[in-house]
Amino acid sequence: MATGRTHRPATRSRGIPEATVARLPLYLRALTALSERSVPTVSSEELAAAAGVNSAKLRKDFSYLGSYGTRGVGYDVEYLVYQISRELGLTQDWPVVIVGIGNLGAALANYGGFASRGFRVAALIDADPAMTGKPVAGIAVQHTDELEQIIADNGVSIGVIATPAGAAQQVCDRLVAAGVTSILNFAPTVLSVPDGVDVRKVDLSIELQILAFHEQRKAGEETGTPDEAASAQSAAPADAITPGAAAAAPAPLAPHRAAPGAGTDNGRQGPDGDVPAVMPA
Amino acid sequence: MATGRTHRPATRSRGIPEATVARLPLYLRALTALSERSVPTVSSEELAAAAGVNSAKLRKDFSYLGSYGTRGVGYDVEYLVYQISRELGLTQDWPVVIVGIGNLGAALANYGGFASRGFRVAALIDADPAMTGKPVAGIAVQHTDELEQIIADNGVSIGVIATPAGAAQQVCDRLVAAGVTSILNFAPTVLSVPDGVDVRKVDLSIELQILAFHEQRKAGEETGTPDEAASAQSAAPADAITPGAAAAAPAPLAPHRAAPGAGTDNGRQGPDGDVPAVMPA
DNA sequence: CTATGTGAAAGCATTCACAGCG
DNA sequence: CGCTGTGAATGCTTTCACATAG
Repeated sequence: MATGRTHRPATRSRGIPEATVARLPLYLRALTALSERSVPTVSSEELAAAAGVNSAKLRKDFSYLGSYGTRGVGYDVEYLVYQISRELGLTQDWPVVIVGIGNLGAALANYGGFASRGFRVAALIDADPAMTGKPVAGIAVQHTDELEQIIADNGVSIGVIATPAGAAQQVCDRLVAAGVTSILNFAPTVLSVPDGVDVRKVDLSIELQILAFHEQRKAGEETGTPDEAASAQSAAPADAITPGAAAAAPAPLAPHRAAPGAGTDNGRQGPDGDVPAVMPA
Repeated sequence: MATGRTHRPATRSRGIPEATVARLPLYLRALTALSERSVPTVSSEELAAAAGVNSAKLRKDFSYLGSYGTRGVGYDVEYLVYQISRELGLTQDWPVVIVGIGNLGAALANYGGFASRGFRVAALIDADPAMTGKPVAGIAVQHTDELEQIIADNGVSIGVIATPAGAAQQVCDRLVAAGVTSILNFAPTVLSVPDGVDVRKVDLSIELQILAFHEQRKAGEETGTPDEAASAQSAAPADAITPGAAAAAPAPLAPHRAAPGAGTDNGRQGPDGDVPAVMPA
């Protein structure tokens, strides 16, 4: 784990702000669609609408790439597709490995959008010997023992981790040791990686929780209390997910502000169970 | 589509900054792990490390929730778990529907972390009649025709879209019309929703593209040119993914700055193929 | 006269650093 | 005396609004 740095790409990225980089794929997608419909040019306004951002932002983003538009006209679709692709490094082929061929890993392997943008699934790797040799998405699954060899043979620098949480760090360490420098992590764990390695994570559960937060606020406003709402609208049947461990509403260490709002809801809290899809075992 | 507002939650969220909200699930996960190990208290430093953020950020985040810590000691794990759960609205049960039971949809249905945090899969919906009645993750798939009824019967306010891109907007419109106000979108499309509806998206391809961008930069630095790099290191065999449409390096509309760096790489560009996993058809 | 490109202003988020509570 | 909670400083991102190229 060395310096123990975690997450977030190296931040500064040669001029182009991170926020802009994150939107380039969006623009590219919109442009690709236009390209397919043989639309020759777009205005910042139109393209922005198609990408779901506002035009000022889009123009500012593009300004970091250079002056690729034509005043009074707009942007040349084909040319922009090319420029953004190049900027993103999609004009080259990126072999990736997927580690952990459970439900999710298999879905990822089958995912069309993967291959369509310069990413090639070079190998599928799983720790379960029973999986070895089985074809998934037309590729034979290989055993974890081969990991280092596969990385080296294929010049893989991007790895996708779709293992259970418990195995993720270990897999990550091996990937990194074998030369992988970018990791897309689907396991619900924080990965420690040395400097120079980028990790991006995708966590379904987190996304849902963020939605739930806003959803709760909506419900709260609706019910009246337009402010410190939190009025636990117990519309849904209060069947706790799992009656496990920690009982309801634990008492604070010190008598801080007592839990506001309509108190005693059920202190839901299940055993972590954090595992992306089915386990490879 | 009404006002045609798109993406990003309603922004302002009653005091708590959006960035903080997005980190609460992370803290919760770390805390839950501690709770399972029966750790009674944590310092901001320890918890921050476990969640992969720095301690100052964590303390600032928690300060928005209230003063839940004890100076000189730290935070009470159980109490914090409860407070954050409540803040996120996880003390109640959230029924969700998953629309589009292809590869990805099925993986999502099987995803353990789903149910473990207050989210209950109320129904699986697919447009393919051949899927109807089939059990996936122990739940019988229902046909799209039933969508409105299912939403109403179960009081669903959160929907997950895992259909092909082409069907996503239509499904989204139906979900919204039926009363869904939060959507987690896995289809690679920008969804238009009326105000008051939150959309969060998860796009594998986008994440990989962001990684590729940074990866390319790394490769560039390595090879010398520490600045406007873009020196297309053609290590991998230049087998274009799909030799489709648009030829190589289209010419700019006007003679702007000619494409810098080692010019003529292959103008990769396949038929969109944007489909998350297998299609329900 | 239209739509880009961009300084300058405003708004958020992160980090610093330290006062002050237990 | 350690560790939280938080103003103040810094840095990023978004938005505004307009000069300017075509």
